[in-house]
Amino acid sequence: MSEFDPGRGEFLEWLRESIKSAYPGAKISDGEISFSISSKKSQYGDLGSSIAFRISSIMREAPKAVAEKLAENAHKGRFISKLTPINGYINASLDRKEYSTAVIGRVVEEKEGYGAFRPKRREKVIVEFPSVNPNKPWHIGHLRNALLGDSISRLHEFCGYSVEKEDYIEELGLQMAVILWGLKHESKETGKKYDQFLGELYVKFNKEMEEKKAQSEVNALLKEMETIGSKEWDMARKLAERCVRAQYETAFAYGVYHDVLIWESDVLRAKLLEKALAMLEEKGVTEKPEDGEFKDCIIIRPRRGRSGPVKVLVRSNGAPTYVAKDIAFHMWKLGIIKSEFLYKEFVEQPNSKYAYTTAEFGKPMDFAGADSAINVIGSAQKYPQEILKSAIAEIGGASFSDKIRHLAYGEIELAEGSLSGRTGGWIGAERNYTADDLLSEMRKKALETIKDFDESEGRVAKEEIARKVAVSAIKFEFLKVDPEKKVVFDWLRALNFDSNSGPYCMYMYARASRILDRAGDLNLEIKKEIFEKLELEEEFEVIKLIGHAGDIVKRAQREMRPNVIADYALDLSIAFSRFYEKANVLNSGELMLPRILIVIAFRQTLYNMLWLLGIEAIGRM
RNA sequence: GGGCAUGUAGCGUAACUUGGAUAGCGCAUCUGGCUUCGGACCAGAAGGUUGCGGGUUCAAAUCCCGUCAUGCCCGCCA
Repeated sequence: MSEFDPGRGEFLEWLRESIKSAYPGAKISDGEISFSISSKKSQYGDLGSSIAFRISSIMREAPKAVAEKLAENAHKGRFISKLTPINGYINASLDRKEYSTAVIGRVVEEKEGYGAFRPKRREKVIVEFPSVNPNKPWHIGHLRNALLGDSISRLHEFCGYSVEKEDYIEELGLQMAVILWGLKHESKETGKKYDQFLGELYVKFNKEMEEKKAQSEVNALLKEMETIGSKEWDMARKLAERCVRAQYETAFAYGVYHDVLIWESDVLRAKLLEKALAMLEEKGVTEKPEDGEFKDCIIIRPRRGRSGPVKVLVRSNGAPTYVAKDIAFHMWKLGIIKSEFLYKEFVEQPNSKYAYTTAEFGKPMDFAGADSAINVIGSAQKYPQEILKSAIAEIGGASFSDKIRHLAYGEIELAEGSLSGRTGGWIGAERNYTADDLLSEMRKKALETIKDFDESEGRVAKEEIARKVAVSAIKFEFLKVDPEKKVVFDWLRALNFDSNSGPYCMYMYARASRILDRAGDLNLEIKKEIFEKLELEEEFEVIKLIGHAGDIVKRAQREMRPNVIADYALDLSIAFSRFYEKANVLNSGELMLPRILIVIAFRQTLYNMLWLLGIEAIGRM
């Protein structure tokens, strides 16, 4: 097991050898040793291990004696200068000169790749998000989904995965049917952004439909819509495409991009479901009861060892359920079934890459066929996702049991009620709870904050900076909390740039950039003698934190938790801020060179971490 | 009723997966610091029975059992 942090790696190695020679009988795994190491408390040295307590209980010896015995083993390493047993703990002090040289050297060498770990094989992962219905604007709940999806994609890309970002567009659903129904008697446009316009129409039509008890008319329309090539089928797709283009303006404003959009109508046309059902039946995964409660349906039972109700895949009237479509879709994603989808360019994104879309006419392309899939979906859908996973495992075999990962996030709530799309909960009294309104409010706020900005650089530059600051504030705010936790949205809190925020991190980045601008060209050859004179705790705290980057990234990627990165970016920024106050880099004589190197390494590491959150660090703000 | 989450100072959040030294951080409150590489900053103070009760352990926010509160899921809806 190779640890990313050189000091930690060496400590682990030494502990392993010491245990082997002092307690050959103790069965302690590398994992246990590794987990026993912590690095929080600097008054006890730079690293500490509690492994002696473990050994103590196995070998029936006092922890204190165990730690002392382990410490007798001589240490001949580069990074650790001292090992001290204290009350059963073993503490290690780092050789600051050696450690600084190694860590900073590595950052300078790896640059924008610093903090990544390299896998043996390049795996392909499909990340699906946010798959919003194409008849409303993104509200702040959809935004959380999109930002999580974007960050998870970045984390995987950073860690050597080939990432395909997909957006599934379901334009043949009930909500679109309601809109088509309403448009029959009202069709004037208001000039609003199209997704906003459709969203408001939907809320209105939905209410009218309930009042007029027109459900059967809508159901008839729904059926027409699902008929390949019908007038309603075409119309639904047209309205939806226009709406998705409007939604993507929002996505682009936030710097969120996709590789391919998959449309429900194209999935139907490609007969993905039929292929999937045939294979499921052939493998005996599904059943078709001849009598009883589910007569004439196609059903699936929970896998052995799991409990839960029977799930219907095809209704007795022949109509497939959502779960069935989802199973087919994921069989395609993972290459279990193939399809002859055709693709064409949908839109050129500001990152200068095209988002492609499935289409009736186009060319074949190499999408899907991934090693694994991540679905960013609210935690309310945990059960259907379980069914999906279990169905895929049954059809694909044991190795498929963990190929689908559900990134389940807590929904966003409003203090005053629900965010439901059906009732229009996203429509607020003064401003809507949409991703667009959030961004525009945040930009106003950011513009106020930077009003002292040097106007000579022009209004455009100022507004562009305000936009980036606003985006960073929103992204950091949304990503810093554990995805699993629900969020109660509150305008007052959202608009507050406290020092636990994206702008705070960006500010530290800008300060670091300013120092480097002013320093000009220097000979920055990294030799350990350079670090000899450093003596401030604040200096070494920054370097130690920089050394943790790889372990942090690995954890965030494995656990699919961008908040781990946000937390780390903040710690890094705070440590830098303290260093900045204490050490006047440009006026520090012979200490200037090593301090400049700290600034360079800090700036690069912070840049990389903010990139993982989708935040663009800029040199001036 | 069954299942899944969550509960940490006034508020928000970290540490829980892998038990370890004084539960980390921010907002708000109070006290200090600009002849300064950018004050969107920093230093300090105050604020905690980690929902409650039991258990395991040398050691529990963390593991186990019970309990309370809140949210979500349990349809031939999506």
